[in-house]
Amino acid sequence: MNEVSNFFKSAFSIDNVIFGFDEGDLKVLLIKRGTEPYKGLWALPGDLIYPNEGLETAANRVLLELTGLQKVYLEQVHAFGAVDRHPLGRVITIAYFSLVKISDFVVTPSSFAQKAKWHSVAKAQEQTLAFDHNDILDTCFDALKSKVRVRPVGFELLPPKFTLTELQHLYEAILRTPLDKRNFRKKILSMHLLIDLDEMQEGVPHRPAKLYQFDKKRYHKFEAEGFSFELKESKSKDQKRRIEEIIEG
Amino acid sequence: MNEVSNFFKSAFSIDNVIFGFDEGDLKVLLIKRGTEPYKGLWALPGDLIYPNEGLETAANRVLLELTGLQKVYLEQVHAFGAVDRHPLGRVITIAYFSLVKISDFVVTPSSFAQKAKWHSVAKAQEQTLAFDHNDILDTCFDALKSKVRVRPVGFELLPPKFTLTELQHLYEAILRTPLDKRNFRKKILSMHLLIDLDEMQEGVPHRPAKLYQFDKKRYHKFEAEGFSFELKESKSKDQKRRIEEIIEG
DNA sequence: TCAAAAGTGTTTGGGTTACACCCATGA
DNA sequence: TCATGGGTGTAACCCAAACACTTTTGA
Repeated sequence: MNEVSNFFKSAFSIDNVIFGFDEGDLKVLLIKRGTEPYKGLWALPGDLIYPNEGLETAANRVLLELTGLQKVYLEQVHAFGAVDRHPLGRVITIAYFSLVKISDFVVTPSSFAQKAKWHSVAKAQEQTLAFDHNDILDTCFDALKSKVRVRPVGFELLPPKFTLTELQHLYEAILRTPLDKRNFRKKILSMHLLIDLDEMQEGVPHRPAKLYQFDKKRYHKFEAEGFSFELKESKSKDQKRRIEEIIEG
Repeated sequence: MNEVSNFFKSAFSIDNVIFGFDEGDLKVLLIKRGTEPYKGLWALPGDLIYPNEGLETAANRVLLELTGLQKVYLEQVHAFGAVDRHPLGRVITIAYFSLVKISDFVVTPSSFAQKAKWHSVAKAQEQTLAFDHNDILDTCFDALKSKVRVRPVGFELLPPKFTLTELQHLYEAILRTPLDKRNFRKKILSMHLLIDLDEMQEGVPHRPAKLYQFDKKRYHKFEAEGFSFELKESKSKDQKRRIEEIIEG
């Protein structure tokens, strides 16, 4: 064994922080570990990278195998490589996050039902996860928070038709701050990224809201030009309550 | 050889994009490759990661061995893992950038003088570099550009004493846009991140400028609280000329 | 006295914030 | 008729942008 081959004793993996949005709360998809190490703990979905496989391909594969979803938003965040992060050997992992529409889970793949489960992000952050997955989750959540201020990626998490209030709640869940309803609507509508569908919610026990659709064409123009989403925290007490409920769960 | 060991045929490396600032231009430190592959081409400094070495440790080691510098600004940017990125095998590399003060290079280490050289970033981006180092350089330059809008890391690139004009030229070189002199000064001074040294430039063939020092204490407060640097491009023609000179070199 | 860069204030406009009440629906 | 969330406008404020001339030094 020559000297260089000493460097070929390590493995790469990817871990994928899969975010979803449901019931007004930001969720992350976790898997219960059935084997050692960390048997019984929740972990991020991930896998070793095949020798002939690109990084993003591996991240998409993990997502596809677990959820059956393809072509979803995927972004590399950070590599984690502490020497002792994996008890069985040196494994450097590259963390990605994905944004999926929980509404797309019409059929639950069998591989999924067995051990994967959506968790509230806030609650997951408070539990002990396997490996260094708490670090990874925190880093990816922060990356999502930063991203959402700069690109309107939030739409990736919503069903095709949604109300402005749902959109606002999504932003509040990601930014973890209450937003002023009127200012939020003004700002969002002024971007002309939404198509008014001239449809209404049905069967809700209150005044039904208008439904909107995301305008992908305009979005791609924004992507090229740049974009800024900045709304400061609203100071009214009523609006803060929602957020505390979400965060403190 | 069992199945899992197939995954242990790859290697990790780090590459470090070392930025400096000199003569009003942003520079990057490149190494001329003396061996195949890509013999004779310029490349980013990098190395394989030792089995018992953390990622950041490896990046710092490369920096130390090359420049003799320690404790400089270092930030992980992105992992590059295209299957064919290295002709001799599967090597996934993790890219970092560092910010160094060229003024600290009082003694040039012997390892340095042999083959390392500062290049204008703009010119380096136009050349063909070894491996996928053009991608890596572009990505790291963009990361620096984004960072500088959010954190005042520019100071890491300047000597301990500097003038406001030098600082402005640094920002212009990184952002690749001309800035309005009066607005720039107002903005920077309003942050109270500079200590007025009550000293002047000497021996310059024009009115000497005041020298300032960076206020590290206040900076660390900003780091905790958050920070925003946003100045739009100035539209005056005089100020644009500088930038075109820099970019077109 | 000339060249070269330093230094300095004010006005204007656009965008963000704060804020409260009426409306439509189902139960 | 009540509870629940949907939906709307305006005034005050702040910050960013635009902009031109005087000053100081060395050559």
